[in-house]
Amino acid sequence: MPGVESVLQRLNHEGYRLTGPRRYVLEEVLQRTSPFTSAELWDSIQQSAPTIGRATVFRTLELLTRLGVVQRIHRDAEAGRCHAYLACEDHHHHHLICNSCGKVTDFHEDRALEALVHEVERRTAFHVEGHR
Amino acid sequence: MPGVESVLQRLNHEGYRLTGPRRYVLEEVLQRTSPFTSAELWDSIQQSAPTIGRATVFRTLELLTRLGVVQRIHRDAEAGRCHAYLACEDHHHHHLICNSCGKVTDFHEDRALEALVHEVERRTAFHVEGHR
DNA sequence: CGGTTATAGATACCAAGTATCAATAAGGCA
DNA sequence: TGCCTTATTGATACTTGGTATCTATAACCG
Repeated sequence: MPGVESVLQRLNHEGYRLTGPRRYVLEEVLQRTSPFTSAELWDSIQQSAPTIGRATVFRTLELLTRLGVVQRIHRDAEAGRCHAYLACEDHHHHHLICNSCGKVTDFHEDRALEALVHEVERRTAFHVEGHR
Repeated sequence: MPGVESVLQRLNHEGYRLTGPRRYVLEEVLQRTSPFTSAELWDSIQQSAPTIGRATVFRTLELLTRLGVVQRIHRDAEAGRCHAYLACEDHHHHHLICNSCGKVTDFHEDRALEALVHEVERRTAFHVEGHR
């Protein structure tokens, strides 16, 4: 997980302003080690920093997603509630998410996975750019 | 893709009533060979059978999902619009979905994938029940 | 320290999907 | 065949996740 400071530096470097709300949301996000919903994040921010607006939370979440600091994950849930967010590690890897408690474990790139990607490419007309 | 009749038989067998709207939505769904959104389905049903209500379309979609006749797939899209539905083949297999045109190709179970699942189970505390 | 301009908060909006409820129509049975 | 029960329907209101818009504010640059 990248530290708060390094992300702030990166934001600054890419021309984004380092504002209070941004810092605050970023800190909240980076503290979390398991997937969270926008509603959970918003609730806890509203309690600890009630002046920050809902739109700002979503905007920051989107910015951080674009930067790769968080990842949006999809899951089966009733109603629309299928999104969760997760603070990313620095390197490409895969998540295993427990069906019952939601706990996340990483699974790092390995031979079996590479073999699978090659197999897919060999047997279909697809070039695999990414996977989930 | 299971035929309309066989699904109807199954519905009947499981105690569901064979109603006009159900038949109609089912036919619409089974005609589609690539992923469609609820909005697309609803639009086309509304044009061809304007008396069928929106709720019924969603209810039928949910019923068919529970029965495994359609599958809900998740994809990255702006706004909430991340769901699509896809009529399922009868056997377990995997979908490759093209980033640019949305076309779907199947990838059948094979050694590389099995190896990956075993590798995951060997190297983590997880038992893999399913994957996407 | 002052001027630009990105960003903030408020608010209204939108789309996907669900809950509710009275009216209807399947299917079992006489 | 026709009636009765009850699942299902359509209409409508609501909820939730997320976005657009607009004015006020506050970063950053000179």
